[in-house]
Amino acid sequence: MNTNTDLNNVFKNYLLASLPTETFAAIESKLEPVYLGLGEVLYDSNEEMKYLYFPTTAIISMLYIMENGATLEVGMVGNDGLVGIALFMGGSSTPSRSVIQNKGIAFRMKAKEVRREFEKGDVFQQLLLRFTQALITQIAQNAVCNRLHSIEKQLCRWLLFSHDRMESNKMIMTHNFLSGLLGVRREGVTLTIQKLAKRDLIENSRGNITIIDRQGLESISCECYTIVSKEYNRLLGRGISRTFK
Amino acid sequence: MNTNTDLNNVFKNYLLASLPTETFAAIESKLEPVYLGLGEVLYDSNEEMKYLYFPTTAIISMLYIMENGATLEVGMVGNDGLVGIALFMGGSSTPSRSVIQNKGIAFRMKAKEVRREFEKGDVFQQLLLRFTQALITQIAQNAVCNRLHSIEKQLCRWLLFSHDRMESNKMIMTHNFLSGLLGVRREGVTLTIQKLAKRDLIENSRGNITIIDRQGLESISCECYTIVSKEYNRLLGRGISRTFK
DNA sequence: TTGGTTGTGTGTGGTATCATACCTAACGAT
DNA sequence: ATCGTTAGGTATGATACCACACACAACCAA
Repeated sequence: MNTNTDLNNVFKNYLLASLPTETFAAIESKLEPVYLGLGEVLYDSNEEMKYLYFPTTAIISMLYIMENGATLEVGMVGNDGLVGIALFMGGSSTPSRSVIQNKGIAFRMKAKEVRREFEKGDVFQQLLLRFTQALITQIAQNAVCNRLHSIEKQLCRWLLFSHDRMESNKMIMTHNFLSGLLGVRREGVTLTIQKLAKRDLIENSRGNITIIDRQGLESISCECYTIVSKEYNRLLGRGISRTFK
Repeated sequence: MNTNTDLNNVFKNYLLASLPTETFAAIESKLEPVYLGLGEVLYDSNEEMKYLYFPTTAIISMLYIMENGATLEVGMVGNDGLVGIALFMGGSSTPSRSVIQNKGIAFRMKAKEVRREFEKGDVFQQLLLRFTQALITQIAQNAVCNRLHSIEKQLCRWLLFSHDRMESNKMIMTHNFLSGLLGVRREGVTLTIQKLAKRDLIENSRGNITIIDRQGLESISCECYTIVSKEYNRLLGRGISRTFK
């Protein structure tokens, strides 16, 4: 794996970065970098998970898919965490589908190795559980946001949360893809994006969204972004959010 | 504690019931029955949890409360599980408030004892984590339901999920309380309940709702109820749902 | 260059849910 | 028995979002 670390630094993943030296040393040789392309399905609904993924530059969306084909993102994971909690929580699968929302690198670890390390019950376990707790907060707050807040507010929240997990200010993202994450119609996304662009908070060109004025987005976004970010900071100690460090 | 078991059987809680004899023996003396009254706050947002609760006849709602006072239930726990996952997941608190939605008994266990037993890393730990995984599914599916489904469908889902955790068909529940759980206006609840009552699926009198035709509710409810119930069965092995055994 | 595909802009009309307001019914306490 | 409080019924108008429909624009491949 050392031959690959130049490709991408494993410590760009905040969970891995916060492991004590000895703990990290124990798992280092088990981490394998993989490139994840936009739209790729990491694992599908109820599919057995074979790997745990620690994203660095990649961002993954956890989607629920309804019988009629409607979809909704329930959680987002990037360099702040890991994908595949069912591997150590039990059950080995979930009803959600994990899709690459932002192409990039992740480091993966085989299911068996994850379980072996987890069962030692040490720092590794504690960190994984703390992250899971943070993820639960994110999912719950998304539930709230879905019920109580306008598309505009939700879009701002989503942009901020993504931005925190990206290296640049520009993301490859179509209105259509985004509509599947927010669980609204494509037209609704188009109109809302136009509104934000008109206020010079973002720039929008075919297939791209660029964050221009982060503070402006924060001022429109609902409290949901703040609540989740603060809880991530509290539980994981290290600031991912560009707002709360 | 043996003097209290006649009051209420500890094995009415499915999690406790599914512990192997030896594991249960190790924690039995640490379980203390408590009566939980309607509307009581088990713990508030960001409050440190001192006990883990295993409900038997009580049902607890996990609520998120917004700055403007709006509330929304993100998860419900009764005899199927436990309340206070942050105790063993890490962080000792969550942004949610836990409120008694259905008065009754729960068995509680001190935080320190929970952690001690959890850290043994045995069946107790595995069961708690599996339950947490099931709870995550519930929260995520609620998020989906909030976005994609009508109040009517959601109310049916809620009634079915509650019913699975109750002993009788009658619940003490006002439209107002319910509106705070579903995150909609009281008037919306009133109208929807009237619709269901007109079709003889439920009976409604001041402060009470009685389930009359469960199958009828299932036929109206969205797929969300089914998905969550099946996942509970898969992860926790024992059927709580009155539909899927 | 052309033609197909994908992404975006826009319009018309429908509907679920909201906000506000007010009234009546049931119940509980004195 | 009465009065205050809480629960529930109903009506009016506003609005956010949806469903459908179609035009156009950017990009890609041959």
